[in-house]
Amino acid sequence: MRPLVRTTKALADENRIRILGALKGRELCVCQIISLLNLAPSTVSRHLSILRNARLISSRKQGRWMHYRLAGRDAPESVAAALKWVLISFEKSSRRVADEHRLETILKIDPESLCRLQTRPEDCQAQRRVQAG
Amino acid sequence: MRPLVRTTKALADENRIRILGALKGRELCVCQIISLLNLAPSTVSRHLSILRNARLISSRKQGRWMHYRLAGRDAPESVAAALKWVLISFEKSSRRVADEHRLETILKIDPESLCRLQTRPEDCQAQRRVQAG
DNA sequence: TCTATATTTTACGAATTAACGAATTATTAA
DNA sequence: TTAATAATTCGTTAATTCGTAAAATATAGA
Repeated sequence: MRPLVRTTKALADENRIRILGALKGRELCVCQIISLLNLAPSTVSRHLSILRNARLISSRKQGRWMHYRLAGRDAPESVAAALKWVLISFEKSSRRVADEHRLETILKIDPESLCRLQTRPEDCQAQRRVQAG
Repeated sequence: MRPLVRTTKALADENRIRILGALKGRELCVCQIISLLNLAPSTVSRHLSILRNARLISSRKQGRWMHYRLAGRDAPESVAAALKWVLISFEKSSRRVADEHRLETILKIDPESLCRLQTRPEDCQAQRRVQAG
């Protein structure tokens, strides 16, 4: 696929835009993003790979955890410009504000117990409590 | 659909990006865009409605002809910024260069005979000649 | 009016995409 | 080693999107 179209296709999904918004100014591990979007881990992983393929984000592996962050100097000029545009445009939307609010809660939980919430069915109530904010 | 996602989805197709590139600095009627993309009129019309819906382009009806142009002051700030970004990013691609070259040929033909090329089967040879050059 | 024509809308098949669960991989801890 | 676990890949399904042809709409000219 042509690079420009790869960029626009990567941006053409609300959940992927939400991921970019959430990564603004910080790194997040996959389980934190899963918690935010409330989607299956496999779905989130695919979104992340699409964003990384488009060079909008980059990743860092630390033990079992994978940390994602916005692309920096590594991004091509056109991609960096797209990122800048989308972050500014998304910043004031109600969705972005709600996500940021929820992230405050998520960031208070240590990642390890967050991950357990996602795999253990018996903790679903607790997870729902987290999701509610 | 949320406005930002409507914008990114509108941009997530190469043919629609080509339309935006072709409209840079000039108005075009639908038959000229059909000639450029070499797609069915109905397909081109749909692409145009998606772009207009996203407010990336606007239109002007003159008799039977519909003229499209890039959005100007009428576009929301975020849309104008997207347009600026995509035009700059697309400008130097080989696809854009080829399209511009072909547009030179298309613009030499008066729109009326261009439209006839699209509907009259007996003129297919002539059309192919146009497409090749 | 009637006909021709530029464009749009509608209907539908083919291709793509987003979602999930199951299986797999890579790493840590027992 | 073996088990546990964070993340990814794979296979499937449902929804969306792109393309076309055919029908509808709107306008110009006879």
